[in-house]
Amino acid sequence: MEYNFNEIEKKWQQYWKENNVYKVDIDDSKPKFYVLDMFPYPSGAGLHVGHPLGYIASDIYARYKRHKGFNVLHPMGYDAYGLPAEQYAIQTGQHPEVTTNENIARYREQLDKIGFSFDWDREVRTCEPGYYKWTQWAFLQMFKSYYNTALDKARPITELEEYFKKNGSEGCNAHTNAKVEFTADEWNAMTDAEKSQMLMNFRIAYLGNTMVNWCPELGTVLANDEVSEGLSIRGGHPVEQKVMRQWCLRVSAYAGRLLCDLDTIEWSESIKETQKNWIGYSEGAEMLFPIVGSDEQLLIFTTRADTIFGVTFMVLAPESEYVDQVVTPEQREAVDAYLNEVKHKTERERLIEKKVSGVFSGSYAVNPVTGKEIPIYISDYVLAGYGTGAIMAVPAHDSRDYAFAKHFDLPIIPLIEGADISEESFDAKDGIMMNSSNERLQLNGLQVKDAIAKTKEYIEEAGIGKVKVNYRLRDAIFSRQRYWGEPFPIYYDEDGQPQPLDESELPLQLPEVDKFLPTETGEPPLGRAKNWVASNGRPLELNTMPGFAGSSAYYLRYMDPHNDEALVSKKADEYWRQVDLYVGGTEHATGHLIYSRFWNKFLYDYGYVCESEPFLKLVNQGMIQGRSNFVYRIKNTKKFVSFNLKKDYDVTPIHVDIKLVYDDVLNIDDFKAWRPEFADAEFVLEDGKYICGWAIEKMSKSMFNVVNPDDIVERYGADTLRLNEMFLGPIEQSKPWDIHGISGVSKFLKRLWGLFFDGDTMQLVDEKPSAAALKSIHTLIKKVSQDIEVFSYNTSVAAFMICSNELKEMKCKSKSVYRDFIVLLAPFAPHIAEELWHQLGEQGTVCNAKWPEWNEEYLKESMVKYTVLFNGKPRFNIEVPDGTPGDEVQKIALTHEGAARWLDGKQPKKVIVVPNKIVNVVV
RNA sequence: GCGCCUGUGGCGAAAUUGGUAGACGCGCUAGACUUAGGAUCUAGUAACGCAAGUUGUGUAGGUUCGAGUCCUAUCAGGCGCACCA
Repeated sequence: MEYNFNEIEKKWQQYWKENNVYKVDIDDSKPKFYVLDMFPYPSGAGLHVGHPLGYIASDIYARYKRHKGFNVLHPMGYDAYGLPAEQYAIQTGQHPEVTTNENIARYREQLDKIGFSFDWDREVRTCEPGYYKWTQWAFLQMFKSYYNTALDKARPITELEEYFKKNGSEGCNAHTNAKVEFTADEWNAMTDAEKSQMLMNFRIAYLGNTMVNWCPELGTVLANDEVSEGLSIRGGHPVEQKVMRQWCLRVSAYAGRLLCDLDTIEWSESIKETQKNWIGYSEGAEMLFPIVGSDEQLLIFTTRADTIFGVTFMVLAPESEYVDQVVTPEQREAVDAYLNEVKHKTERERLIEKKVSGVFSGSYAVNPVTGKEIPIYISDYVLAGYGTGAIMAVPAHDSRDYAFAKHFDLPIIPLIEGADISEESFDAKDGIMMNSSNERLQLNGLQVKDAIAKTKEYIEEAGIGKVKVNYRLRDAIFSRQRYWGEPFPIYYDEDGQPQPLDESELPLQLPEVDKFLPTETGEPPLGRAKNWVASNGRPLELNTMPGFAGSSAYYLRYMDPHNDEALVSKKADEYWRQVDLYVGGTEHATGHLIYSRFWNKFLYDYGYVCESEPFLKLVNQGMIQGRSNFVYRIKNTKKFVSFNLKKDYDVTPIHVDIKLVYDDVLNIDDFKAWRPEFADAEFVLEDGKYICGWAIEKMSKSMFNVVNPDDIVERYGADTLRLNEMFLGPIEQSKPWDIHGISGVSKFLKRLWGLFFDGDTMQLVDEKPSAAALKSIHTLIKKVSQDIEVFSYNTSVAAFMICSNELKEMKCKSKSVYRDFIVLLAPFAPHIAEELWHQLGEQGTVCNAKWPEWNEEYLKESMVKYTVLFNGKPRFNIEVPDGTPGDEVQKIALTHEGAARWLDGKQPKKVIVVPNKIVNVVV
């Protein structure tokens, strides 16, 4: 019988579907396990062979856990809102919903061919009202909450209103970026609109005037993680800094917890490190510097409190609120000119120029420790958004201050012994302090570390500042001027204040529009919708939510996807709790993986979920790159020259579709037929062949290097595809797709099939396996069981090959051995395993078969290694047959050629043979 | 600049965590069988050498009876953050 994978795979995929083999429900009799993939954005290009890499890895783990008796939740869905569908809609007029659904159908078809064990009854799509109702619901909860820094959790905003009524802002523990102070009387005297505006400073979801990343090309604002080096991640368009009134999420309130809780989860060090960098913890002090001739004081943040004696000037960010207070009339003109200049530079221009610029404000501040008066400058090297937007400048020990001081010819006072500051500043936090003592504070002679601690202590005592932690993490900008996203459940009242819709009005459905472009007056596309008003007739918000909104809690929805009453029921949440294993790429490190953690923590604060972290273990699969092929056209001709001859010509490399190439040899006829302009191409061949060049590049349509998994499944079968993807190398590593290796995997499955059949008849029998066969299969059981736990799938595949070769060699015909083999193989290659399982006469599905346990007895080596120690020090090793009695081992050890050297002619006083393979000789 | 990760045959990679480096697969070489192929099977394949042998895990040191593995320095590549005080 032939191994007809196409037939077998179709047959069993059908069987699994009809028998709901992968359907899962709450079952208190079994331990649960939740295995999740990052759900895909269904793009028009379909899946390529890179996409399933992570899905296969997680599917193996999910199947393995089922064999081990766990109740496994393994769902899949679609992150359906996104820019590409909308861009396509703008170009074609096609509704994004239509293209999205078409793409989803295509994805589903492709996924189904690979034989995943998803429970499709739990599928979610972020663009469906039944799903986004809960995205909107969560937003409403955030709108109605503030962050209590004393309790360190979210609380209802009504509690804060009560507090303001009684106490004003004095002593309130609400997280805010605004500097607002008011008394209870002042609060009570406010109008509703004023109160509403004031509360915006505290809500977790708030409408705020913030500096945003505005992308004119895309016509929308972008979050920080959607921008890199002044360009949008998607499309690479320039991004400007601009103050706009936008919805934001107070992610920064959770910075401390997002950082600390990284220690409680099992993620790779590198991705934890990325998040740590992104959150950007820094411990320092805030200090007050009085302004000469004013009651105002400058509040600055520093991590180098120890350098207080070296402060020779102060610097304010151009956007700082202090600017107006410190500018003197004489300097007004110069300052305004500078501010204007800065305003017209984009972030990118500022970064590229790296030119020292700034202006003197005319005012002076007083160093609170030395009492010296120092000038206050304004410069764009100080950022408004970090710390307090004002710094104390210590040119001797900060390179930026140093450059500024040199440029404006300001004094530089060295504070660390032996530091050479003639050419550059000494930034290291290391050395002995000097020039740093007076009657108030004595730091001379201290190590920097101790000086920092002592200064902090002093400034708290003296009441000139306090110890403070700062984070780099900013609030997330949460609105987009786009159509294809979740509408905000917000309307605007008579005063123009945003108000929440009642929860009973959810979901607020995305309205129809005639075009997917902004309105003529520049409003977002929802401005085109007719009757876009709340049930009370008031106008609704025109922005929509960003892409990460829908993906922030989808893992919770899978637990209870059809629930109309709640995001997830208490029962489902308490059973499934959190994702035990999450598999996906690293590209979401500072986006989705931060937002989800934030979102989950917010829900946790209110007890909507019972775990404070959403993803317990995270595995990042690498990217699969494409291998592109090139032909080389001789410039200004229709001639193409073969790879190894191209050095003799002036050539242009051109991407050629990899479908026209086999083993880097071009199929010339196919090439001519590929494009009309190549129809009359001529070729300079080598050895009668045209050899193409190649390069490893990202897999993409434009490079003609996309490999479609459907083609691989068609030609080699899904099981071979699965095994090959796992065999390519470690799952975390990025690697090029390599079709060459697939023949090895393909051969393995064919040979395995061959072991079962002699012609058309099953040749396996019920017989007692030999010791060698037992050893072989139990080695495999142990290896595969251990490998799966640590995601070392590539070595598992190797182990399967070794074992099958051994069984073949020893002509093992025992059914029981092969039965175990098949169960082990089932997570990796489920179709062939299922077929062979039935061929063996087993009942049910192999997916539910019990995972075999290995027996150490069968694994015993024929030779055992002993380490021989002399007086406790290991000296050499000996090998003896397994089961050799102790005194025999001792004799062999002492007659070993190495023994004489350590015995040095003496007789051993005592020899101890330890069962854990150590021989200790006491001389 | 700060932080993290990775360096092993022609290639993808293994290495029981300090104990025979290169498992397994690709490729290559030779042979067998053939319906002559991009099929299947058998043997070989780190380098140098006819051999015994010698040298080999980016480079240079160190610890150890023993180092791909641990320590120090250095080089190369990848990733993250970056005028963050």
